[in-house]
Amino acid sequence: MLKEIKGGYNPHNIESDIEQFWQENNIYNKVRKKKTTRLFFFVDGPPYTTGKIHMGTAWNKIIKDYILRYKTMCGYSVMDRPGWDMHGLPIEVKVEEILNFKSKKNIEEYGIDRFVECCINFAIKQKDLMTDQFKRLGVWMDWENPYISIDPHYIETAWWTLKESYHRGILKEDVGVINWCPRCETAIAESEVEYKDVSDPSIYVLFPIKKEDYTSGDNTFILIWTTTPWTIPANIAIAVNPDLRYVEVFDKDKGRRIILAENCISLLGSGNYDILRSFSGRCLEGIRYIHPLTDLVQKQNDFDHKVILADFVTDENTGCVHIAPGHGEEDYSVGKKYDLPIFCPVNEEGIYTEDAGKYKGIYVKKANNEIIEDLRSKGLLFAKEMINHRYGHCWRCKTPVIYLATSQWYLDIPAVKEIMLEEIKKVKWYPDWAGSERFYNWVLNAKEWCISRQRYWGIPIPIWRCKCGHIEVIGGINELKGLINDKTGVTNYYNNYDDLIRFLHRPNIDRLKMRCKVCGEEMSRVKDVFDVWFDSAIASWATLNFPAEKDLFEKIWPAEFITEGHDQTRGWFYSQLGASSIVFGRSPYKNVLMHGFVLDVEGNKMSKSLRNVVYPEEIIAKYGTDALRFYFLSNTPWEDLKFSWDGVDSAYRTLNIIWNVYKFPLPYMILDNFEPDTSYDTVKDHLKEEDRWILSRLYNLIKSIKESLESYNIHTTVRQIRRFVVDDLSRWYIQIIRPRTWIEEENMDKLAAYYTIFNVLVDLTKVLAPIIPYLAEFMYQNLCSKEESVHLSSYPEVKTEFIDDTLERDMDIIRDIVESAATARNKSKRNLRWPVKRLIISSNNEELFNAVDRLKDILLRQTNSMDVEILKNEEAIAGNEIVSVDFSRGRLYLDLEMTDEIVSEGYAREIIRRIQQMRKDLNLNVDDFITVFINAGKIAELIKESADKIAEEVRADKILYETTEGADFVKNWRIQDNKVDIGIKRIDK
RNA sequence: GGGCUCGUAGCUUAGCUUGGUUGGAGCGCACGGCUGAUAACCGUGAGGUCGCCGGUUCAAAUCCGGCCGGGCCCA
Repeated sequence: MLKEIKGGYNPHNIESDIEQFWQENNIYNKVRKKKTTRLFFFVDGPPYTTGKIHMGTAWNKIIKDYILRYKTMCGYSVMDRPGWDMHGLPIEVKVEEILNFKSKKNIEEYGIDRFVECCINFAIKQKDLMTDQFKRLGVWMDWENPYISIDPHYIETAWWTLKESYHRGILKEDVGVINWCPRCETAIAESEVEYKDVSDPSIYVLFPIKKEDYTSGDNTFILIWTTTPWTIPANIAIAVNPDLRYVEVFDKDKGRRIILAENCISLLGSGNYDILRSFSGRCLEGIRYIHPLTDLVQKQNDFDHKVILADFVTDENTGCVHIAPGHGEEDYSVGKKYDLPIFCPVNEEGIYTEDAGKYKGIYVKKANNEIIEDLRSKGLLFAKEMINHRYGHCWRCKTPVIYLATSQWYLDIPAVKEIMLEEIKKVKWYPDWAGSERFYNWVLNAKEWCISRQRYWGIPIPIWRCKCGHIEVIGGINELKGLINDKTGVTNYYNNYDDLIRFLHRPNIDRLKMRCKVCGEEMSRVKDVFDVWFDSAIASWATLNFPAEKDLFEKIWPAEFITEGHDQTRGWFYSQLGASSIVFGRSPYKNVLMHGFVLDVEGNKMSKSLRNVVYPEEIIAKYGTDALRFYFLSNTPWEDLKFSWDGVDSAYRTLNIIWNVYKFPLPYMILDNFEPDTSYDTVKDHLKEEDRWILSRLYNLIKSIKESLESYNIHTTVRQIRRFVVDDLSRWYIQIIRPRTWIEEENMDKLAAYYTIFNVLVDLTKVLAPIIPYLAEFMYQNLCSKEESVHLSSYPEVKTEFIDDTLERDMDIIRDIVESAATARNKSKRNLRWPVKRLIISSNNEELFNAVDRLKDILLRQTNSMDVEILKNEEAIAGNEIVSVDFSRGRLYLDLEMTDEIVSEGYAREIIRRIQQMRKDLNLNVDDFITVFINAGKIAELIKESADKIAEEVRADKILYETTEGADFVKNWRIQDNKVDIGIKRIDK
């Protein structure tokens, strides 16, 4: 049963009522239980459990929700399991802050078990907080059953994946140079490095050449430049570019020769120099030199030092680059090429070891000055200044990172790179350049993936190692149970989920030992945990609980669809593809929508320091969830969204128009007991052209939405709906059918209008349902009882038999004419209430003739003209009573001549309008009857001519003249310079 | 510094692939009108160096090159 709706659009009431309705009636579960055979395998990119969602995560989940709700309505069984990324350094650092810890030692003293317990509880709490925030966005996912990276089965999947990688020869242990945080004492990923401007020494150092290697003889130096003096104790080589020009200059004042790049001579300043000769860098290869600190770092005596060639060297500074393979990425790789020793006299806390000789025990960054002074005292410091440059810091604790050579576990991504590149081409990317350009270029440069971290809160790397060098990679819990020495504790843990989580984390897992198959000695687990990127990399098969359960995986993997922000190119898109290429040899996803970032109104990133951060809940508090969703979804997904309050406000106003469009027909349909089940056959012969037109528009809209969503053009769907509602429904169709809804008696014209608007509204709620689920549900609940919820209904079909493109074009022409007629009326100050005698169109456009012919009634009514004429030749007409205006298909004239009929009609309408206003002032119901009193003086006779019409329009049982005595409510009006008193009185029935 | 990308009225944008009538539209704004959806609706108007510079061309928002600014990622 339809209910009348009072008042304006109030999202807060609607949204809380609907939320309650969904809860009480268990709608989400009913939607998910719908029987269907078509599967849609979606994988949620797991957000990190920071505890607070932001605009980006909100947009992300709302995009997902639109697609998932849409696919559900299209008859798919949707995999909508959300995921959570719950391990890793960010949480460790948070917990360290809470516990007021300074370093790893505090954790060890506190007890790893207690620390990890804190991390578990913290992560779960954060996850729960964020779950509530996502629910408030109206996002329907399986919140009760998410995949979480701390889950024992999830961990098992990670283990299995590593073991597979090992068997395929992709897992490697290697000494490598990586970013290292000396405070967190762990390897950190490049993504965990935050670059900040800092001031560092910039020094030029003379490295003495061994004279037997260089014909110029004694007292010759190569000039190098560095901003990290602390790496000089680890120097092994000097790199020059083979193709650059270098020069040897003679410093006459000091009697020494200096070698540097030709383009860098200016740095020598205005001293007394002669250029002795010039040669290519290639000529320098192999020349040996003496390490400048040999006497202070005795270990350096064990190494040969020589000049090597490297393409990455540029002719900036000196063109000669100091190489310390233990302290730099490029240094390391060029060192490997030349088979240089990886000398790294620095420990995990960033302190020099025994090997650093004199500097032993000093924190590297603090040794800079001492080293500079030592160089100076040896006369090898050519120059020293300070420089501002960008330097990496640990994003969590802000400590400057250093490069360190350590032994780590790697996945050999270059070994599967060809597969990855081929697979990228098979995936459909939206937009295309996300895959073909950005991601492809990224993968092209992919390097080995360091997956080990020397921390506590993560999936333990399942590698056990023996002193003899043998290792075992464990692929699952049962396998582990079979191999460990002491099995007593395991069984207990195994029976309780919570216990099992703890059992599979540090430190419990570290206590498990096993017997070496090779030598019989005891094996221990390597202490490392996984890089968290590995956690999420396996999400698409871990969420299916593969390999423990194989059936579902074989049926639906890989994922049909994923969508994440463009930062995930090097993140989740990459980690997933890498891991999947290793173990399955193919991409884990088929369609990827890459979306943008939410920026501030100026297009700058939102950040606390800029104080431009807005949170989703602020918008919901002001405008409601639907407005936020409508706003987000109307932005081009792959472009950044510049957040503006005006934008949300305008989305809100659109929802208000939807509300009004929905509200408008209800009172009339209720009065007439309109039957929602009214069949098409009943009304089909009574549909008017405007009805056919709006139905054609509706089905064209639905058709276009479906096509757009095929390529994830979600913004165009929202914009098209907006245009349909505002332009077609609100401004045109409803304006046209208003008189039909006011007809008193039973009438097929009226029923046809009801039928049309009703069915348009019902289908509108369905296309709106995935976008603004609350308002759509509210509307649907009142309109339709076919399904318990709009979200249980099917997406509307495109009824192509209703699509009539010619009619739509004709209507466009009519709207064009009506608009021009309005302009002409405005020009001549002829109010729309007063008919015009003739509307004359001068045109030579064949389409226009047809349109006017077909839609003449609408044209006459909407322009309030008594007649329309068409002039096919270009003759112009003129006269006092004629007003004209040009429009796109010709020229339009209004014949303003007054006739008795027009005057009578005009006054009648003036009177009607005022009585309606008064009814409204009295707050009468639309169906209340009244008695009307009119004291109209000079124009009384004119009005009497239209008495019947007036009475009918305003629901008057009779009209009394001359006096307003006896009325409840009287107003004195002035109509075209005539005084008219009008009174009305409500009749009780 | 490199890769990718965005840059059209105050805001959101169409047009750009396949160059060619005065670059369209909606919102907002100003003024006027309407008033049985009224926080809706109609009309008029103001508002654009199509980021900047250069090139190709008879002709460039559109094609090409360079630069500036924003974003993501990398160095």
